[in-house]
Amino acid sequence: MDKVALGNVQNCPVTATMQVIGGKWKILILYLIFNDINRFGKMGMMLKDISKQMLTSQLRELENDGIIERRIYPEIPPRVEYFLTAKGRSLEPVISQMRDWGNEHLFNIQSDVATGR
Amino acid sequence: MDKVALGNVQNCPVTATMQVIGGKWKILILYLIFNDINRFGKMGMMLKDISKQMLTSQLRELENDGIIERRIYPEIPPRVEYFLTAKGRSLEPVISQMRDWGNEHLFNIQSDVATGR
DNA sequence: AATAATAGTATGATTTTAAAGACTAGATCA
DNA sequence: TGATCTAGTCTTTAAAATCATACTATTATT
Repeated sequence: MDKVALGNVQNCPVTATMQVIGGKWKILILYLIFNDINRFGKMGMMLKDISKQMLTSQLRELENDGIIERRIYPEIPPRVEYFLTAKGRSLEPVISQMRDWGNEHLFNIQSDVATGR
Repeated sequence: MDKVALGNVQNCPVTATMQVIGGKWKILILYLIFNDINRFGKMGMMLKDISKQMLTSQLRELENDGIIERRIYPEIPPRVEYFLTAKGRSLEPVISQMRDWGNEHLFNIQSDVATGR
């Protein structure tokens, strides 16, 4: 099968966005941070079935992509907190659209366009 | 580490949406179908580095999720074409948001809100 | 002196994903 | 007669993702 690139990963902005937020746990992690659950241990407790190293790697990727910020406090035992960056907060309309579509087409919950709920 | 479910995959509409469009090639496949490239062979040629069985599995998942429709023509050699369903077309605003965010934050291309370009 | 606390890392094993290549049907073309 | 076409499937095989478990540092507490 001869291959010809036309729509490919490198020049598709949607696919590029997917790479940033599409990780197995990233949406849920962003949800937790959005709800002020921003410590490693707490996140691990909230996310059923995630392993420490998986949590670490997802957090690192979000950090490397500039979506979240990692703040280390010089304390013992160590304290680290994660926060959304401006870029991370800019994902809000993207995630809202996905939420609305999911509610409407997967959970059959209609959203009120006026309120966004 | 004790686990407590709070935000989990089953009740998160965003994660649910991700499961539908988040497959490795799904966005690109939808893009092709949107651009009237709707035969298996053509898609395979356009998507560099995709294998036949990967293409098949992605198409099957999209079909099972009601996003695309598979139409078989009783011809020899066989002809099969894929089309977006109404549900598939309803993804348009979701994908547009992702495209805009990607262009703005990953490719540094500003989008004109008025025209959507 | 041992234990607990946090936010991880290191190691090795296992599971999952994905690829390559061979194979199929049935009509048509050379 | 044998090759060609399409849209796949099937069977290995290799690679990537993920897990469980043990381990680290340093201070405070018991």
